[in-house]
Amino acid sequence: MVQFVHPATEDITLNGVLAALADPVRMKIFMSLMAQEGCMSCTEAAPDTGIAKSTLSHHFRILREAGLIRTLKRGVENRNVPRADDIDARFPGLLRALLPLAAHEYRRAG
Amino acid sequence: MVQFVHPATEDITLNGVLAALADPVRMKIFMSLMAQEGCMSCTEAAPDTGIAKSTLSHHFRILREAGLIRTLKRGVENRNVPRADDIDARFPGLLRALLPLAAHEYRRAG
DNA sequence: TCTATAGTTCAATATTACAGAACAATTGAA
DNA sequence: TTCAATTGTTCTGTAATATTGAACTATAGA
Repeated sequence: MVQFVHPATEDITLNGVLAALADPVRMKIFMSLMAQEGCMSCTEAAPDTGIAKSTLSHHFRILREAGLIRTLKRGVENRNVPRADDIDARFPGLLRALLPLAAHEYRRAG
Repeated sequence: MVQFVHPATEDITLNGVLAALADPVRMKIFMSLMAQEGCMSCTEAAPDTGIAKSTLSHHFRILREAGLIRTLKRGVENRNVPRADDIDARFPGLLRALLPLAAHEYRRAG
C-alpha cells in the first residue's frame, strides 16, 4: 500500500507552489480539480494528453508535495482534492489572483 | 556589443513569468528591483549571494526573457528595470498579489 | 596603453524531467 | 478462488536544464 507525502499547511512554501504551477500540464490539472466539486481521479483530471502515465504520476507527486492537492487511495484509483483552504490560509489571495489569469491563458490552444 | 532579447508585452506568458519567479534567487532579484525606484545593476540587485556570476547572468537572462525585467547596457554595467506596467497589462493583479506574499516569505532566513 | 570592472559565453558536470517497462493493489467476472 | 482488466507507482535509462570555473568582450579611468 502506497502512502503519500503531504506537507503540513505551515510547511507549504511559495517557491514550491509557484514551481508546481509553473508548468502548463500541472496548472491545467490543478484548474480541473478546482473547477470540479469534490475529487477526481488522476485520469479524470488529466484526460486526453499524450503524456505517459509515469510522467503524469510524477506531476501529481509534484502537486502533492507542494501542498496543492491531497491524494487518497480509494479502491483501485486515487482521489485527488485541491487543498484550496490550506493554500488560502498560507498565501491569502494567491489562488484568487492566479486562477482567473490561468483560465484566460489556457482557454484556447491549451 | 551584446544585444538583449526582450519579449513584446503580448508575448509574455504566464508560464514563463511563474517559472521565472519560482526560484528564490530570481524572486529576490525581482523584489529588489521593484522595491527600488529607477534601475539597478546586476551586482546591486543580487548582492552578497555566494552565487557565481555566470549563474547570476543566467538568472537575469531568465527574468529578461520572461518579460519581467528590461536590461540596458549603460557603460560598463547593465541597468535593469522591472517591467511592472507590462506585467500588469498582461496579467492584472498578479504582481499585487504575489509580491507581498513573497516579501513575507523571504523576510527572514532568505 | 594598461589595469580594473561588469557581465557574457563556453565547456564540463550535476541535477531534474520524461518515457517505457515492470510491478503492486484492487475490482469484477468466471 | 483464479484470472483478466484497471489504475497508478516505481525503476532505469536518456534527454533536458542548472550550475560553475575559465576565457572572453566591452567600457571606464588613470
